[in-house]
Amino acid sequence: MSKTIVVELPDGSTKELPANSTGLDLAKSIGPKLAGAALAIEIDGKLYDLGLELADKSHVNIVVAGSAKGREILRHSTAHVLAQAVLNLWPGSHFAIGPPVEDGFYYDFELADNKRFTDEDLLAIEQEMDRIIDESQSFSREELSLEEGLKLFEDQPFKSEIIRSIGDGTLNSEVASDGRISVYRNGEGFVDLCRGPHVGSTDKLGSFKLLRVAGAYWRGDEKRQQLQRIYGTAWESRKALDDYLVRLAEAEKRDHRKLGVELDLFSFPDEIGSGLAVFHPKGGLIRKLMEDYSRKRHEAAGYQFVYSPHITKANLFEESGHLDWFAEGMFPPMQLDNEQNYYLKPMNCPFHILIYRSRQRSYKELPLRLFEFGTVYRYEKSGVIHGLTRVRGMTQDDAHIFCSIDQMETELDSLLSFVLEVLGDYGLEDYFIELSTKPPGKAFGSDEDWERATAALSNLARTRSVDLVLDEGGGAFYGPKISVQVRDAIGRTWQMSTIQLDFQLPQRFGLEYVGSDNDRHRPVMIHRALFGTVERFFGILVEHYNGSFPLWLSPIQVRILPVRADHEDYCHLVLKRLHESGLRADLLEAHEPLGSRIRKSKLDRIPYILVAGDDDVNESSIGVNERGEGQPRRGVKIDDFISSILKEAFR
RNA sequence: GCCGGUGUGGCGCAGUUGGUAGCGCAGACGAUUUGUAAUCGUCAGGUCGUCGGUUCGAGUCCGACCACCGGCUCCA
Repeated sequence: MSKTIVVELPDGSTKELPANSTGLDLAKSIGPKLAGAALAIEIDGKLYDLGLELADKSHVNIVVAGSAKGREILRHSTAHVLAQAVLNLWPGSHFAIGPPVEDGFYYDFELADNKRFTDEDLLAIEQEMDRIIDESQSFSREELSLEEGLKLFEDQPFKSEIIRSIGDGTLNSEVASDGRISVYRNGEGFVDLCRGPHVGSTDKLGSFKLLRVAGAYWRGDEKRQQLQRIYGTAWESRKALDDYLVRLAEAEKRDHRKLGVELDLFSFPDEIGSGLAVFHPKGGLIRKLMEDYSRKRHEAAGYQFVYSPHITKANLFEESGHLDWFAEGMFPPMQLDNEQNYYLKPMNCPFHILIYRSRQRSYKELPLRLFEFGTVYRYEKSGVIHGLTRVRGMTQDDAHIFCSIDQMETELDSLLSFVLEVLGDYGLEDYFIELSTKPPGKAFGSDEDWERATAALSNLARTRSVDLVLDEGGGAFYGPKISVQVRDAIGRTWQMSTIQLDFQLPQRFGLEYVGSDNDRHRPVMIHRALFGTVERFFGILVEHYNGSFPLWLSPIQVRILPVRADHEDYCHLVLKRLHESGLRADLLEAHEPLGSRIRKSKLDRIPYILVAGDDDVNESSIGVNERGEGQPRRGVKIDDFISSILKEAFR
């Protein structure tokens, strides 16, 4: 056996090391700074502890603190310390799982004597975690057989269940293949079932914070018991942690529910009911502008506008399958004439289908694109309602396209272009596409149809060479879908537009068209929502823009402030000019000092604040304060100002 | 729906061991006439989420309900 090994690093360079060298040895041989930052190693895409002995000729990547993978490891190890602390403080408790998640980690517990965590407990737990971390405990890995594992965790029902599901193969795990499991120990007596890897020592941890307690069902199944979950966040340094906490606070400030009150856009009066919004004049104006623009774009893209009622007899939803597959999302029925059941509609598609079916259709009419701002009602569970993004009454910008199989691909392609272009008009240009496939047990139609539709959608996404993410089982009951997932101004992703391909409903409703061959054929249906729902899109836009709507969507585009009362006549003339140009403008009289009125207007996020004083009256000019600019521009001619913003002001 | 938390004038908050509600902003009125992020004064506004209970007495204690907030796919 040779006395040295050679490993290759990601940059292609090689390193010769004594035999039996570990990942940590490798890091040290490259530099002390790297050795300090190293948390784990990656070989062939798999992560291992730094203490692993390296094999000759392996390709090794050193995972450092601050990298995405490094943070995951850090968070995972912090989760272990959390469990250790909780078990110390509440002896006899059971612990379940504690994975890293985006920006943090959690751990699920069942406390002894059915106790619950309170917010105050978090402080005590943090202190215990600090104590553990200060002890520089090392994490050590151990491998066991399933039997040994079951023995070790015989007092831990959740751990035992996990081990058993590794054993019978229901839990997909690489480690299970060789029949052995791994555990990690640190401190006195704390041991956790874990795939790893972990940091070598708690020295690497410390920049963490526990954020909240929550209930969470064991294995996400609401039929199983609910556990107590603690969420936390952890970072490679105090500074990174603080930056994250600042980001959280920033996100909170632009919460659309808060801005909705401040800017007087909408509200949820108790008198109406949970999840049902009213739009106030300013919110209503923005919404109208969004809808008007949408109609304009749809008209240009060959859509035809239709309207349908909010309620319908049960028959329609029996025929569509909604009562079989979507009943729990629907409001309960009201019984009218002759015990007839009527339902509030949860979707618009059956109505558009009836419009299609209202007479015989020719191939010459296809693709037939029907569009409606259709208000639908869904009975969302009380606990999931959230501002405008999850409501019980919502208006979909819903389109249904009926086309032939041959037209399907072209139609999908131009549809996706259309969708992305309109999203871009709202500054939403950073996105990826998600493909949602057949929901197991919650769908009808043949597997062949599903596969054909899924393939068509995935081809479509692929031609765009954007990232495609798979959402297994996330489709609707009648077909698979692709959705455009948009990143907003502060990097959060939102599901926006959805495109669904449907072979099922045309079949159920017996839709046909007469082809050029004079035979009858079945059309394909494409369901599409661009905003998704107007309410939700509105809410997301408020947060995306942080309340500063672009000029064309601002309820008040320009405000004029006379410096003194004797400038008011002049300002009224300017106001008239602005109105004549079609701009939405108003005037704040000089009852208060200018500074105060400027401040108010800035808090209202008015795009242009105009100030007019003696100089301006003499020279037909104004002082222009543009939102987001530091210094005002003085002495701008009125005409120049108007013509400079006109293009941006309307869409 | 489930777990935890919260609920005081339009908004943001205070309210000590249960003794009968206060502040700031916004609002109305008056004064001030102001060149770039808060002029001054006066006034008005609340059956303390709802209902019930304990008590001589409840915003404060107990119960039920309602609403809101944070979670409930992330698989050792």
